[in-house]
Amino acid sequence: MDIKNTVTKKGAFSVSDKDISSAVINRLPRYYRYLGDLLDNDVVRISSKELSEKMHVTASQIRQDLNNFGGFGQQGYGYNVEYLYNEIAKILGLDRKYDMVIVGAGNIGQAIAGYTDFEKRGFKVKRIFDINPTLFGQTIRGILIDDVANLEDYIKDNNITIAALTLPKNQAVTMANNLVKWGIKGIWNFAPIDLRLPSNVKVETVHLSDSLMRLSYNIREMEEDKDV
Amino acid sequence: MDIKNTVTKKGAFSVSDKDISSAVINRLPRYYRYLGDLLDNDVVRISSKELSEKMHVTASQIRQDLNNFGGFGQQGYGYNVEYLYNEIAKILGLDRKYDMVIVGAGNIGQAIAGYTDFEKRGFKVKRIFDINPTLFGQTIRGILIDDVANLEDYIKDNNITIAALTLPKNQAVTMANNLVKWGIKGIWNFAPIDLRLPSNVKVETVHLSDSLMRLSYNIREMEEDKDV
DNA sequence: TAGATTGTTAATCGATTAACAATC
DNA sequence: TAGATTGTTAATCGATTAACAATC
Repeated sequence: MDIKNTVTKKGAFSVSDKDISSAVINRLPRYYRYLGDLLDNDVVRISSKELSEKMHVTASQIRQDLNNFGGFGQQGYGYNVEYLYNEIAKILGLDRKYDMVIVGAGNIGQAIAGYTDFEKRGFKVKRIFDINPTLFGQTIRGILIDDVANLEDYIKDNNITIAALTLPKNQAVTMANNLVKWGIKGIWNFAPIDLRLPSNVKVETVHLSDSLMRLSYNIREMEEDKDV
Repeated sequence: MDIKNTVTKKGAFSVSDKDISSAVINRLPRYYRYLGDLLDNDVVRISSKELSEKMHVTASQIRQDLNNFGGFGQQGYGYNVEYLYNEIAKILGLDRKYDMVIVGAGNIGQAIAGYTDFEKRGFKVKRIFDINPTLFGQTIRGILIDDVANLEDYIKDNNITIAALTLPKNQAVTMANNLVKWGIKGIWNFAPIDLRLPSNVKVETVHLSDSLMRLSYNIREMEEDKDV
């Protein structure tokens, strides 16, 4: 008897036993966004076909993507919007709360602190840290700006999971390594560098200037096509 | 041998006759960044092999990517760093200047205005527009905040190419359509929506909350793997 | 039941990697 | 010339799309 062939149906296994491609992960927040809008408009059910037309993707891709995580739909019916919305939230880890710090009270640091949207999704900024003494004691939306010398203790004492790293390039690498030592689990990096950290710390980088360069490329390309 | 003067056969330009895949375009700013660092360190030449080790990609991919745009290297030598850096700048459209406005003087709008890095790359913020009268006349880094009622005229009179759109979601779509009408060529969109605009206007969206959700996914996935 | 639509396998397409002849 | 490394073609791998049997 071939044992290998007797192991058939999935689902008994946890979601993360196989590696999901990053292309799929990158699309999840977008699904989540569209489902949230549908929910706001009191839409109860939707088929992959309808959703595909709204999102300008193929229905096939939607079904393939979702089936990486489980069978959330029903034949002949489609998907229950609220249920699917909540399932994707769980997949994305939005069913839990994250305590965050912001490291660097510059332009971007302050902008992130000022935002209320992230908090709605479970990402709560607890404190901002900087090296500039004139900022100490100031608050943004009630969030205190503190001396970066206190950062290590603060992370350890308050179970901080995520650090938004908004320091200049030349300070970012050293700080990132410290954050790892101090037990941070995820770094939301705004510095224009590629952080290489141990695999038990996750990095997500927002490359603003890369983004602007892509826009520039596309504008230039379009203009060249025009006058050729 | 002077590589700079060794002009290749095919390179005689018309970069945009074939469609370059967006995977390639997305990597260009990263190449540009690494080459800039090499240049700062006075590195004169580099082979695809060496660069691939620094960047943690394959040498093959680097050569394939670059050859979409022309033969910038030389057999037996590699690539001249400065030359390649400048060529990529041209491809990305960084050899020209863009005049920009920021629409929305909120957190992100002000943060972008405060940045000096973009200006170095040729993206100059000329003015910020908002609906809130208490802000009118204020400046950020010398950049005036003006009444959004003046935006149409300002764009038309000052040949503005790019608008950074930092309005809340519900105002962003209407404004985007207006920007198109007023002749904007590129929109750098920070609102969490998918703008669908005519093909003569390019959109580049920065989805901050999508980015944070990806971080959250990766943290959660890592923690699950650990305790299975 | 009949119709609709999923979950999933198979086919296609595109992107990445490997290999190597060309050539500096 | 001999060695190195590109530019480019061919092979592989992965992701997307198509098709359809299962089933609600």
